Amino acid sequence: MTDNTQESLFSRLFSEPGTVYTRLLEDIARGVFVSGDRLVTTALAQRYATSINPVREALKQLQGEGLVSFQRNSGARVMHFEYTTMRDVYELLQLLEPYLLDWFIEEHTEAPLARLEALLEEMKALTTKDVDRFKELDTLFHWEMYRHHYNRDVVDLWKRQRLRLLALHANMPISGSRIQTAIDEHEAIIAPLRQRDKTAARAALVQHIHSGGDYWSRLVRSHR
Amino acid sequence: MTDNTQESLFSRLFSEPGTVYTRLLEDIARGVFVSGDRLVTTALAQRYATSINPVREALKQLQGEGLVSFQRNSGARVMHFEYTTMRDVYELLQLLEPYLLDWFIEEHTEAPLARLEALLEEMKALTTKDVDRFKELDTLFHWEMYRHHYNRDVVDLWKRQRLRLLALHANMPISGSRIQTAIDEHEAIIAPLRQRDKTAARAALVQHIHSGGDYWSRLVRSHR
DNA sequence: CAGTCATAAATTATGTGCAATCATTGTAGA
DNA sequence: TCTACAATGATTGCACATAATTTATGACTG
Repeated sequence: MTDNTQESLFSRLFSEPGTVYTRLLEDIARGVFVSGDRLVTTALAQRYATSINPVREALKQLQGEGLVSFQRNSGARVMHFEYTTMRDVYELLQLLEPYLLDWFIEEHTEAPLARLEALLEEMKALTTKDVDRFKELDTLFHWEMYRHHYNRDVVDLWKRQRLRLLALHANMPISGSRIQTAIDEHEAIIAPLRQRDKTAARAALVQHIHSGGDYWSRLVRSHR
Repeated sequence: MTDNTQESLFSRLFSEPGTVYTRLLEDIARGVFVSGDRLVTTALAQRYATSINPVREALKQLQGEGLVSFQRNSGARVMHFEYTTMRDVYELLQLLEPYLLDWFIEEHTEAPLARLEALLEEMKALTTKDVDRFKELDTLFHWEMYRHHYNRDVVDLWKRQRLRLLALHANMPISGSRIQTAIDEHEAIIAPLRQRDKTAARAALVQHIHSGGDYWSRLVRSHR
């Protein structure tokens, strides 16, 4: 039994939990606030038991990260996510992830591979109802591969895009078959990793991202 | 005679000039504040003739964009730029620019091509002393190709990375031979654009970015 | 005498409350 | 029904209080 279940996704991805910034990020990623929602400073100040200024600063930071948008004299909203947004994010991930993977293929030791397989095992053991946990595991799987990359800028960038994706998917269902496909795809990535077969691993990753983007975009269209 | 000289770089890249955010960005990109400099809120408030709060918010936004770093209870500093930072930025640009270029190759009309050539002409006409103007023209050249791309996220991302480069290079000289090489490389990009030869244009662009990264990294090392 | 450490003062960051401006909503009148 | 106007609510910017850090000063030690 691994202790993956004990640690939450956000405690791993963020160094300063409990801050207004992190809590807001969590609420957006979890779907408490969804695309287009107004983010009223006074209300948020109450929610996080603080005053207006810290809230404003967190919002500005999130604006810089592309998760919140401002309109002059009209306050902040959760960035408007629509079909094109998702396409944009997936296309960016399609650029970043193969690049990040390359380093991992060359430099990884045995330990992270074992962790990847532990994550995979937990995915397989999940019942289809633990959708949120599956999303977390999926994210952690990729995180495990990229987190030690030397290019911290790109790693942070990847993190942000991944969070936007989580926010986009927060209130959407996942079919059992999609989960199964994702598990298979992750397995198809691990296999060439062992042999440090760069082209095969890249191909599997590209396929995995493409497949994900495809699934969600179809889901978004049908949810209109 | 074109009127490129009349408009500044920043008025083209940013929609809201005059704000604290934009002015801070300009000052960082221009090298007024350099890598590691403390950004004291009270001093900035005086400089921009405003109070502390707007300054803090601009700093937080810039933190989100990766240009400013915060230390708890110790305020903000210009993000620490060193050799590895430059390498990271160039590697990211190497991912983004070919992607952005693809769209331009397929969709461009005659007008932007003409503007590219006008920019090129102005570069050629420059004396070697107008180093700042050359950097602006170089940026505007790429901007002209990418600015209409459908993926606004990536375009904004490119803009930020380009600004970080400007900040990194702000107080460094450019040799006359480097300017000439850059001009040649731009020409090598325009030629295949006309014929919508994607592979050739991409190759020329990749070469151009690589060449730039190479030049600056050597310069940084010798400036120790 | 030089260097280091501890202590004190000044400076700065952070958080709170408050006025003014702007946008939005609702209402009354044409 | 549409327009003009008033009232409400929120954003924005500002001044202040508190807490932390950085800097400066002086004493002590090798």
